[in-house]
Amino acid sequence: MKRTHTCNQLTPSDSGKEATLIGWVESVRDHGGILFVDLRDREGITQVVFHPELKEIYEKAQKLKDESVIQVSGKVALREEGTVNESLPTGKIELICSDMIVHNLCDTLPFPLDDAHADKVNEDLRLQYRYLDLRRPKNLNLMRLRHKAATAIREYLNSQDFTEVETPILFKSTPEGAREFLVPSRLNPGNFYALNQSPQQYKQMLMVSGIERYYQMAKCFRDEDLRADRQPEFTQVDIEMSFVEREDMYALIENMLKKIWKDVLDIDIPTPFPRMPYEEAMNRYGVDKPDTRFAIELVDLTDVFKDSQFKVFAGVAASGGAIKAINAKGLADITQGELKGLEDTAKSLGAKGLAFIKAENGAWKSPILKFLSPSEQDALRQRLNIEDSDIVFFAASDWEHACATLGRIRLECGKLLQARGKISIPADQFNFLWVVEFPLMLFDDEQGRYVSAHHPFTAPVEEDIPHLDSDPLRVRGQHYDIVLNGTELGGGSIRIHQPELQEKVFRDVLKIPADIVQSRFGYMLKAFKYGAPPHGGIALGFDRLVSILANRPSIRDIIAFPKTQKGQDLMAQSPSPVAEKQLKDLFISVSLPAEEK
RNA sequence: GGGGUGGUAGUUCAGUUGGUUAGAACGCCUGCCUGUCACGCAGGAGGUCGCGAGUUCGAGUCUCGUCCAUCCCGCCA
Repeated sequence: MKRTHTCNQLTPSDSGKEATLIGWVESVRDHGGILFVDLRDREGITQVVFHPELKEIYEKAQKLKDESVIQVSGKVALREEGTVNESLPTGKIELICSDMIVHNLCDTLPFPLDDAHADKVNEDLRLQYRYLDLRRPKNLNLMRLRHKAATAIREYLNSQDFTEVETPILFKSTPEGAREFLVPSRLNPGNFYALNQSPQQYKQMLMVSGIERYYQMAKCFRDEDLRADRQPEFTQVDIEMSFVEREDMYALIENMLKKIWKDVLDIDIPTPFPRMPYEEAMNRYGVDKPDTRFAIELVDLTDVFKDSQFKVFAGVAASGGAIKAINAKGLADITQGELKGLEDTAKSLGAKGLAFIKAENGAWKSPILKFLSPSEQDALRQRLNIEDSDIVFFAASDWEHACATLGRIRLECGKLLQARGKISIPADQFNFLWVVEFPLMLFDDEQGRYVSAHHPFTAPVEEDIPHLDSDPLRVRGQHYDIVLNGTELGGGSIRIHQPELQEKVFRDVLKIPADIVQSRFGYMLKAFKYGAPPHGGIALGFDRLVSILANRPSIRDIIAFPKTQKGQDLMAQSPSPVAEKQLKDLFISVSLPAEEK
């Protein structure tokens, strides 16, 4: 080893000893007759002192630039009284340099690396020099936190007799899911692999193999538009177990998350987590991933307006829709601009507007007040507990849209109330929640047929199976989502393991033509005929999980080399054009729209 | 595919109703300085105002287009 100690190791008890440190120059302070260098490695910082008596070394030190890599040897010395740096763990000592090797003299940096400045630097520049941005201790620590979380997961699952198995990344195209990355096959001209969106089918085949308990830190790929919490390649904690029921999965994941939070944040999270049926989540929070950290809830008013003079609401009620409302307590001081913002949000979700009632100075103000009879007003006051300085928002539409609109308004109101200090959400509050009993099927108006709410391998709730033919929308799936503070951490289900039932779902409910079922899922159906055990599993978004643990808003922060919103790696500059010969070998020809040349 | 925000020195930003030579801080270069730790002091260099058109006597500033980044909607079985 080139070094005897790391940069946070030396203490006063080492004074008088010889030591060798190696690391990056954090700063150079040249005082003419004495020169200080703060030397940094991943563990910490130690001050190195250069005296002009050693002329050659001193002059070399004068030429050092920030972020150069140097190796220094010398005696450890106690700092004199008055020169101790209390804010530095090694601030009681310093290394008196007697020898120095400059391993790499750093060029002028493209941007400053101190946090105060670097945090504000444009992200595209930082991504172009990701290795520099990552060198900042706080970013390096994010990588180490990610590793810690991964370690906790592996340790836990290993302790529960799981086997980690790697499944292929080159899979086949499954067009019913997300958009895929295609990979041409040189050996099979005209044929393509698709990068796997998830190891779903492979892990179910592993269950048929009898591995019983499988997991994988699985790289997955989706060619969809990016977001702050979405990258084209991402990591899932992918789990599948045989001979289990839903409760077994809940317990497993609860204990795993408990260990992660303990190991990474030293926080004890209470288990078991609450469970909430999908319908209840929608009715109370207007979303299938409720943030239960603040109390505002949706209230159903459909019956109140059934015979109302207010025709908009009465009409919705008469046509089988729902009228919902929330009371944002204490938000009557909302500004015009904020109100406009909420209206725009409602409109972007398909609502025609956003009706509201403001209670201020003992009176109600509202564009719809004149339509409301005294008894209706009384009902509102009671059901919504309307008091002075409250504001109530309404949504009237079909049940799902009314819930979804107010669900979003609810979150926005939460932010506004938080900004006003009227509600507070502690940073260390973690409200885990299982959302369960999702509908198995949705009706896709565009396609005019039923589609799986999640994926077609999800098992129906036993007692609902008789409705598969008569009323598919009524069938609940054995699906579960794990939700944390309004974020979906992951989801899974008990799977279908009987070939007859799986075939029935494909054929009778999803109405997928037999030949397509055969080409896409034929091998699965066949496998299910050769001793498929009952099984189920889950996949957790690992990047999202880590970004929550690290309290970072963007998953780019906790991915070593993330891509931009256009899916580019600004450092390596990918994707990029390829040589004509490469395309020829793959039997690919590229035809771009004319204006792009 | 749609909407919002941003792009001026290496970096972060300012730049007035359109008007002389586009400024500041940090960084960089040169010199001085023996106890600093965001060292200090003096001096200096550094600009395709993202790109392209247009309006105008005159554009960093106004208009249109375009590129890049970012946030959101759609999308993400």
